[in-house]
Amino acid sequence: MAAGKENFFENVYEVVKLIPKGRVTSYGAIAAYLGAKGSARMVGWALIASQPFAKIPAHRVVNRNGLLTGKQHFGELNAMQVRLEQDGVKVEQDKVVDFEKLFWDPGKELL
DNA sequence: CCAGTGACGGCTA
DNA sequence: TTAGCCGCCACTG
Repeated sequence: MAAGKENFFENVYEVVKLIPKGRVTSYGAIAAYLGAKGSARMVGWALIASQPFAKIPAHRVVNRNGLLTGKQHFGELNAMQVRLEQDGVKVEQDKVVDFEKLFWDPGKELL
C-alpha cells in the first residue's frame, strides 16, 4: 500500500464515514464527488477493501436504485438490512424505503 | 500479455 | 415500460 490510487480509496472511506446516521448514498454520487464520475464500480471495490480495514458504514452505500446490491459481502445477507434498520433506515426486499428522501449527496450536502 | 469479472450507471432498442 | 448492452477502472487467473 504505498500510495497513488490509494488516495481514491481513502477518499471513499472519508465520505462514507461522513454519512449521517439514518442517511444513505449511492456509488455514483461518491464517485462523482471524487472526480471518478462514471466509475462507480471503483467505489464498490474500495468499500470491499474498506470492510476489513476499518469500521466503515458501507451499509449506508447502495446503488442508484437504493438496492442493497452489496449485502452479499456483509457475511450474512440480512446483516446489511439489519444495520440500516438500526440506523433508522427502513428496508423492504433488500431495498431502501424512501431512498430519495434518505439520499445524502456528498457533493451537495458536504460542499 | 490477454481475457474475464465486478458492491454501477447511463443509453438504446 | 422493461430489458439488454456498453463503458469505466482495477484485480485475478
